[in-house]
Amino acid sequence: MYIDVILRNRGKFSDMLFTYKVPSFLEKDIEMGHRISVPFGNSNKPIEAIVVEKKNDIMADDISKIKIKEIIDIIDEKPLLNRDSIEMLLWIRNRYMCTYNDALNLFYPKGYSYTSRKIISPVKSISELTIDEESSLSNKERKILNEVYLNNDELQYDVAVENFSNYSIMKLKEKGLLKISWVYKESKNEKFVKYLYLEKSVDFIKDFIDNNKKIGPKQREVLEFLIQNDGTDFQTISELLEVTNVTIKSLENKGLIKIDEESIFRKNKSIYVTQQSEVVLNDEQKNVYNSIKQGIEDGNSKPYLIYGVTGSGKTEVYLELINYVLNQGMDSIFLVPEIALTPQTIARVKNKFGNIVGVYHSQLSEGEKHDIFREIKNGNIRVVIGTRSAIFLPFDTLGLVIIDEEHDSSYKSEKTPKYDTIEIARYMAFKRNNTVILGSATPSVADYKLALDGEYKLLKLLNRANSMNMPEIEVVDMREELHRGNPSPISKKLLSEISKTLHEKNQVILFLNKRGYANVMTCKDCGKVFKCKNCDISLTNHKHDGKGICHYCGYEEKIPDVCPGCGGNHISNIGIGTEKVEEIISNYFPNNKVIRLDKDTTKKKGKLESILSKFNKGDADILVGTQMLSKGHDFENVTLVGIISADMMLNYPDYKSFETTFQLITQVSGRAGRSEKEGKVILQTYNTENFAITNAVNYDYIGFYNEEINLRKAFGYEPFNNILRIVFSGKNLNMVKNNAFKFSETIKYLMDEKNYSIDKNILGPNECSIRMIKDKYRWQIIIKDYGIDIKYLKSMVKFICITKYNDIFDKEVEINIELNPNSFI
DNA sequence: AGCACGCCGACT
DNA sequence: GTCGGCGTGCTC
Repeated sequence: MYIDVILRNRGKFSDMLFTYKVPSFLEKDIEMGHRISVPFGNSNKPIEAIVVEKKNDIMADDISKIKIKEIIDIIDEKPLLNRDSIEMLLWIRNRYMCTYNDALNLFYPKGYSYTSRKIISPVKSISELTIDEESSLSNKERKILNEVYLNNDELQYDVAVENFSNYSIMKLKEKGLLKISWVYKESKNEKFVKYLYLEKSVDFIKDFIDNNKKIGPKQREVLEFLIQNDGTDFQTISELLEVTNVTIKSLENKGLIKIDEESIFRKNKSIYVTQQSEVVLNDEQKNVYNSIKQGIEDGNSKPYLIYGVTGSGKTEVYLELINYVLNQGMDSIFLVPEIALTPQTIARVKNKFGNIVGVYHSQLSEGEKHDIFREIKNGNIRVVIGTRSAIFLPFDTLGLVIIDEEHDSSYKSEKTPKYDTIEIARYMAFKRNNTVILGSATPSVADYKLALDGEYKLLKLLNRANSMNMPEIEVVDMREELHRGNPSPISKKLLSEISKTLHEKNQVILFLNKRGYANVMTCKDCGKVFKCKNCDISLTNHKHDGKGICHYCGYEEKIPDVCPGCGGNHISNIGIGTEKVEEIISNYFPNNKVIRLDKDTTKKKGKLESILSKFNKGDADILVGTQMLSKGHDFENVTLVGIISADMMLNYPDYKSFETTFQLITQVSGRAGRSEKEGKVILQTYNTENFAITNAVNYDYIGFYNEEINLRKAFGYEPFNNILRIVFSGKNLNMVKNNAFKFSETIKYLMDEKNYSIDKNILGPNECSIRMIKDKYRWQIIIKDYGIDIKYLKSMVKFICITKYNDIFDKEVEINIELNPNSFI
C-alpha cells in the first residue's frame, strides 16, 4: 500500500505531495488524516507528515523515477483530520493559491510538537573494541568515544561537533565505531489532572486512622476528606487542606490512596452571568426561524442571508435555530467578528446551551485551542462561538454555520492563506449540505446582490425587537460650522446635545475611526512631517505615551521638543484621533467621566470587558471609541451617539470606502436607543450630499445598495469581477519594480496568446499607495477577469509565480498573491 | 527551508 | 593530518 502525504514545516520548495510505502504491519491501521513520521532527504531525517491519500498502486514510471521509502510510524491512534477537512484543505490550496502547509495550518490544532534530533552512538560496547581498533584511535577520537560511552551511549550530534569536530566524528564513523542516526520526539500539550481515590475500603481506612499512631495529621486529614469525597482532584485538596505533593505521595506509597491522571479540558471561566429570560420570538423572527427550519427539513442547501436592522433580534433567531439543529443531533458553528466576541455574547450562548459550548478565537492559548479541538472530536462540544478561524474546527456532524455581521472585514483573513470565511461557508453548504446563515443590518453589497440573484435565500427583519423607531440621525455640516467661526472638531450642536443628554442622566457614545491623538505631526517652522522609519506613513501622535506610532508596523519614536530638522520648537498636530476627542470632551465636561475604547486602551487582556462593563454600570457617562464599539453591544442608557467625522472613512483610498462608511454609520447609530428610551444621532461631515451618508441618514439600505452596485458595475469591482492583486515587495526598489514589470510582460504575453483583452484587465504595475512598509518597497499589479474564467487567470499567475519563479524573479523579492482583497493600499 | 556533500584554503 | 567555510543541489 502507498500513501500521499503533506510534509509539515517545509518551504514552498517542496510544496508537493510525497509518496511513501506503508509497511504491511501498518496497512490495517493507517487512515487518511493520520499524523505519521516519515524519513526524509539524504539523511532520512524523521519528519512529521499528514496522510491525504491512500492507494494500492502507483504508476510504473513513478517507481523508476523516484525511490520510494517506507514510513516510520503512525503517531496518533486516531486521524487528526477527517476526510471533509482534507478535501477542503486541497480546495483552499487551489482557490487561494497557497502552499499545502499554509492550508494545513488552518486545520492543524495547536499544541502538538514534533522534533527530531541527530545523535551519535557507539556500534559496539566498550569491551568489544579490538586492540587494533583501540590503537588506531587518535587522541581526539578516543576522547569522543569515551564521552559517548560515559553519556549512556548517546551524544547529541551538533553538540559533539561543536565540542570536538565533525572530522573526527566522521573518521570514527568510517572506522565503524560510531553511528549517526536520528531520533524524534512527539508530544501533545494536554493538561492532566490528578484525581485521588482511596485504595482500600472505607472501614479499613477508618481503622487505620484510629489505630495507627505514626500517621501524620496532614495525611489523616486527607484520608478523612477522601472518605467523604472520594475521587477529588489534587488541586482542590491541596487548596482546601493546605497539603503538598509530599503528603499525597507518602499516602500513595503506603498503598492507602491511588492517584489517577486524567486529561481534562481547560474550561475558560465566564466572567458574566446574565439572568436567563424566556425568549419569545416575535412574528417577524418566527417567520425567519420557520422558513430556515423548513429549509433544513427539506434538505435545502442554499445559504440564507438575513437582512435585519440593528436591534431586530437576529441573535435570538440564531440561538433558536442552533437549538433546533442540536435536537436533530447536529452541531453548530456561530461566527462573530473579532471585536464582537465579548463576554456578553458568549454568556448568552453559554446560558442557553451550558457546557456543550466552546469559545474559540485567536487570543486563546495554544493549550486552550488544543482542548477545544479535542473536545469537539470527543463530541463534548456541540456548539462553538468564535471568530473566523473557528470555521475549520473538526466537527463530524456539523449542521449549521452562522456568520453574524457578515459584512465585517475580519471575515477575510489578512494572513496567508487569505481566505474569505463566507466563501468557505458557501463551499460547506455546497459540498457538505450544511445550513449556512449570513446575517447583517448592512449586508455587503456583493452578498446582497447574490441574494437578489437567487444564490442566497433572502430573509428580512425590518423592525426592532423592542418596536422602537430607529434613532433620528441629524447631520451637521462642518463647512458651515467653520464659516460660523467654530474651528473645533466638535460642533456646537453636538456639544449642546451632549450636555442635554448628560443632564437627563443618560449616556453618550462618541465615535471616531482613528485612534491616537493626531494623524500627522509637523514642524511649523520647516514643514518637516514626522514619518515612520520603515514605512511611507506619517506617525500618529499618541500624546499619552509621548510617542509617535506607526499604525502599520508598530514603530514608535519619542516625540522631541524641538524639531530635529531645523531646531524650531513649533511642532504641531494635524487631524484628530480618539485621544484628542477624549481630551476635548473632558475639558468641556469636567464633572463627567469620559472613558476611551480603542486598540490602545484594550491592549491588555480583559481590558475590553472591564471598560464595557464600567460603562454599562454607569461608572462613566461618555464613551469615546473607534469601530470597536460598533459591534453588537447593548448599552441600555445610551441615548446619544455622536459621529465625529464621517469623512475620515469616506476619504479612505479604497473602492469599498462608501460601503464601509454606510455600514459604520448604520452600525454605530444602532447603539443608540436600544431600550425604552428614544435615541438620537449627530453626524458631523463635510460631505453632506454623498450618497453613502444621505442613505445612511434615512436608514435606506436598498437606496444605498442601488447606487453603490451601479458604481461597482461601472468600474468592474466585486461582485461583478474577480480581482487578483499581486504585490511585489523588497528592499531594493529597482529590483521590485523590475520584477513587477517582468511579471506584467509575461502575463500580457500569455493573455495575448489566448486573445484575452489586456487593456481592460491589467492595471499597473504601479507603486502601492503605501509605497513602503517595514523597509520594503511595494509595487502592485491588479488583474480583473473580464471575459476570462478566473480559473485560467489563476493558472497563468501560478505558472508564472510558482513554476517559472526561479527563471523570472529575484530571490530577494517577495510575491504576494491575493484574490479579491479587502483593500488595495 | 534544511541538510549533506564536496571542494578549498588555512593552520599545525 | 585537522578543521571550518561556503556553494550547490535535492528532497517520495
